Amino acid sequence: MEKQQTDKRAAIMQAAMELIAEQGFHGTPTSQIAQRAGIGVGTIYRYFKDKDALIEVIHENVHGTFISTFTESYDPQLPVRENYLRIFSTLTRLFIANPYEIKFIEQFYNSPYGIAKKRADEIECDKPLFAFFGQGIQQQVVKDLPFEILLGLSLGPVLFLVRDHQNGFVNLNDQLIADIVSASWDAVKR
Amino acid sequence: MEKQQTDKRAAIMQAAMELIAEQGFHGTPTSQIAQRAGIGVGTIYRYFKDKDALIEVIHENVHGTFISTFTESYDPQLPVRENYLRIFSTLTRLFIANPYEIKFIEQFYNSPYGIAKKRADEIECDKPLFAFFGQGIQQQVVKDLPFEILLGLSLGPVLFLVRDHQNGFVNLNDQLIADIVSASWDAVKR
DNA sequence: TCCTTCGGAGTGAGCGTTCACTCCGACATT
DNA sequence: AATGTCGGAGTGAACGCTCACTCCGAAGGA
Repeated sequence: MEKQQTDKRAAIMQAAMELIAEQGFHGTPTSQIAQRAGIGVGTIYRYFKDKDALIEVIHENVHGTFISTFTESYDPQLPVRENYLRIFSTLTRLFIANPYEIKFIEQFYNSPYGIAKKRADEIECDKPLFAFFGQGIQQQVVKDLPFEILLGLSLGPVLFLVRDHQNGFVNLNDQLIADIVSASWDAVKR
Repeated sequence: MEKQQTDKRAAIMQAAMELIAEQGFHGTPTSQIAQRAGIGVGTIYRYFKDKDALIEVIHENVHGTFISTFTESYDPQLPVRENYLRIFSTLTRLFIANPYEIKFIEQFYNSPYGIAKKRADEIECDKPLFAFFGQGIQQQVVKDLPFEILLGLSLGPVLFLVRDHQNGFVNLNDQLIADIVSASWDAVKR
């Protein structure tokens, strides 16, 4: 039925996302995806044109979730510093709470056909952040550096440390997250 | 002669490194490596047991180069801040000057069998940095945060922005590199 | 009975790896 | 100097295997 269809579709997407996050795109055969999703190999092709289309849809799904959660955490009314701490703490917790999703995205952007998408995606992500950092520069509370550099200074440590967290090198609790975001604010602030 | 042998070996390694950096490990068949190196497929197996061994040797080679260049840039005599600026500027320029090498390393660590190596490698890398940051904390010029966090705050932006540079999102000249390292010092310093 | 959905054996393409062979410079013999 | 012999680097067609993808019979609700 209708319900069944979406169930299987969702099961395929979930299984594929988890396996690709763990083993990479080329490391996960369709047979394995089918097995974890509890369906037959052929069923994958009832819902997705091919493997590329499957991971494309997964990517858009994950990407959409991240974007919306991010934009929700931005409040133009707040002072720049408070906004910064809010945005990047939320983002860090979001990443940590969704290990499969973030690993999948990394795998996707590292694969050859993800690189083209990356530019478009980042530009889309950038819109709200652009406005945010622009506001900070205008108010002279943020260093007058190119927007991409500010993004690197703020997002770079977060991504690096979330990856370390997921590999078991560190254990990021709320206190440490606050410390990290506060420290990276020192890098960005004037 | 002797010379010829090492030439071919080096040609195979160089070709494999470039192609894997561009297309990933699973995306580059041995036939393609042989073609770019200007040799026959079978010749690869005269110099390397199998494809995995080839990757392993390339990794050790690249890793060794990076490590030695890094340790050379560290001078325990200098004040902490000057050392920091020196180390991370040198590192950034090293990464930018060796785009294939850094992309290869990224591909390697993202592949399933690179993850095990990663921990050992990072611990090795960490030795001199551990001493360095420890010194900074002791002198109360660096924030009293876990070593891994300090590493993320300093190396995170560099890696993020070098990747952006190589993807054409930004153009890192010497001035910008100095700005980035100086800003990330603000994150790390007390 | 008909029709939609499903599944997994089957298919061909492409992969890493092998191995029987070629080729050529070095050396020994005359 | 000329000729014969040899060793080992170099080669690529062929092999076995795994993969993404197909296709047709089974299952079951209407």
